[in-house]
Amino acid sequence: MSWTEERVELLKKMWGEGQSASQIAKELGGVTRNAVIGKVHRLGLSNRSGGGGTTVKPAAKEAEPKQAAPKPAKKPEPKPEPAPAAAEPAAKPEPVADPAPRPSNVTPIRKTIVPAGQPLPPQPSANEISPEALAKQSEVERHAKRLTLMELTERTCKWPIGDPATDDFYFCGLPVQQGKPYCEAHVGVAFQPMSSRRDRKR
DNA sequence: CCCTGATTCGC
DNA sequence: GCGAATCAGG
Repeated sequence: MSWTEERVELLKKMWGEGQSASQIAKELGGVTRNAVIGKVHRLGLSNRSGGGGTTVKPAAKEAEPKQAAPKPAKKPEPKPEPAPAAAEPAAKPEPVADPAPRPSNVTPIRKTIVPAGQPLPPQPSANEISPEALAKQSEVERHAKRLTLMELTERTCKWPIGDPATDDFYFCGLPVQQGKPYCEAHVGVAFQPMSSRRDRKR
């Protein structure tokens, strides 16, 4: 794959949105995150260090599960950096006049809409599941990683635990089983072969 | 362990 | 210019 205009544009766009190199690479396809990072640097948009100078620190990292801020959020105003340029002589030939926008905090997640309803679909509600599987499940849940929605990755068990309507809700987060969305224990209860699934009398 | 970006350097 | 390998962190 080559860096066509389109691909570069998408790269710029996503990078600007705060997407990670690996995500961008995945989106583009045919390239690794290394390639993306390499390109990003070559394009000179790795960091928009305009005033910091010595600040080689990435600073804005992942968006942390922060609460509050019940702000209606009208416009994603990129938070500018308070460049406290003390006394920077022109000893820095920086031909980069790129006011790269830096949305310090990008929250791709709209909102954690919680059904807050009584009907909780995919819960351990299985009634006729192998006692063994259930045992293993509750056992594993005891030491689950307790990840939040944003912390889930393709390798973390996405089994929901707790009541979404309360703050006692989280995801298992244990290492998933190859290919599956859940850890071994939860795969066990999620993929019931097809046994105790008797006809419900309806 | 998983992940992140940064740098190097042979191609 | 490109990106795998490597480095340096979280």
